[in-house]
Amino acid sequence: MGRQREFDVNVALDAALCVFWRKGYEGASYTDLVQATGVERPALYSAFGNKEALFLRALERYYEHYMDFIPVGLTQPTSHEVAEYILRNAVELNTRYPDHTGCLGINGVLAGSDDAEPVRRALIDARANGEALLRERFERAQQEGDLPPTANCAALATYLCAVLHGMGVQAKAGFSREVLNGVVDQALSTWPTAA
Amino acid sequence: MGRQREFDVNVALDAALCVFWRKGYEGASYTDLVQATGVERPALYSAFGNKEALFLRALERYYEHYMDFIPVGLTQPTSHEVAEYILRNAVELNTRYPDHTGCLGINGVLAGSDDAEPVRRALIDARANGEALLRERFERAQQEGDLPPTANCAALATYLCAVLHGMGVQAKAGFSREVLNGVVDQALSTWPTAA
DNA sequence: GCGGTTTAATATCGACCGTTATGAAAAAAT
DNA sequence: ATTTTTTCATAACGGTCGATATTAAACCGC
Repeated sequence: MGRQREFDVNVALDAALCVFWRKGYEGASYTDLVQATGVERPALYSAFGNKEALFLRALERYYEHYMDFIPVGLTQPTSHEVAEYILRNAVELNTRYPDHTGCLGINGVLAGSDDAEPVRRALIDARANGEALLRERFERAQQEGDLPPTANCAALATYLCAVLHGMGVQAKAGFSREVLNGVVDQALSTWPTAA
Repeated sequence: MGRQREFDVNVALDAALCVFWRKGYEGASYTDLVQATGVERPALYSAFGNKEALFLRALERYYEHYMDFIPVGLTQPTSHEVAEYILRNAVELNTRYPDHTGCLGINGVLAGSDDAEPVRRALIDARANGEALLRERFERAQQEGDLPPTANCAALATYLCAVLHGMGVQAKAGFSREVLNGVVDQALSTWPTAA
């Protein structure tokens, strides 16, 4: 009984998911969501509740539809293969869609409104500057024989920054100093050695 | 000539820096900034310009006063020592202040308003869930002899997640698939092997 | 076809956002 | 002492935020 819905809830949810993926939770406004889904504002409230509930539904769907490589990866025969499977698939997912790069689980709180774009760029530039300093230092180390000639200095610098940024995310989530130093131990465990 | 300032610009900047550190750029409102600095709103505008300029000033000060271990780290004798010095100091900085953990350069766009706290917690919980799955899988690998008995499975899972999160930050910044796969290569080269 | 129920669409709510007039207060210059 | 200049503090600006009241339209059972 009653009037039937004129839109598909799952289609609308997928559209909302992409908005959150690109703009984050707070950066996605209802104006954005209405435009992306083609569903009027009160209909979104009727179907999903409030914004927080809509995001949580989108996050749930994200894990089911996009992070499905995680359970598959866990079934790989060795721990090294588990890690590689998950890492490679994460890279692929992070770069699959040009208009919403990265991961919803990170972007959800990393992205923001369009107004904040200059600040995001400033932070990206600052990080790139630090990464360049590291790369130059490692190139010097290579010339000095401290790093083998086969070492990829740029990749090494990017890797180190990835660990730094990842620890930043974890620290914001409340990880202790001891746990993070365990991450450092592992990251350094097989640093390339001189020939 | 004219009336003299009743507040110290650098003191106010430090207070604003801490607000941005905890709440991020968009999450920090002028109401927050006024309360933390003890400086009225128009005075902040008069002294720093608008919010974006204030944040950039705070970011500049952050690099000078808190990220000063970077240039020091770059002077370490070997690349391994460079990496370790920077990583350890980053961990220390990320966990130094209980009320604004993490890194301003990441939090600046990772944090948000207090209203979004439930969503941040949901994302933290989801990541913790994935990390737990990895840890359990690695513990199984250890029992199967795939990982050496000395391996720290929990640290290994946290490390893997740090790389994943770090790559998420980099992907959002526009890093290419090729570059990120270089990060994966390096991350896997440190993987422990069976005894 | 008629009453009851659910949805659709417009228009709007109060709250907060970043930003800024406005006029009083204070310090330097004449 | 008066003028000029800058800062301070209250108050308010337009705009956007998430969330709804309201009314018309579409579907169901009877």
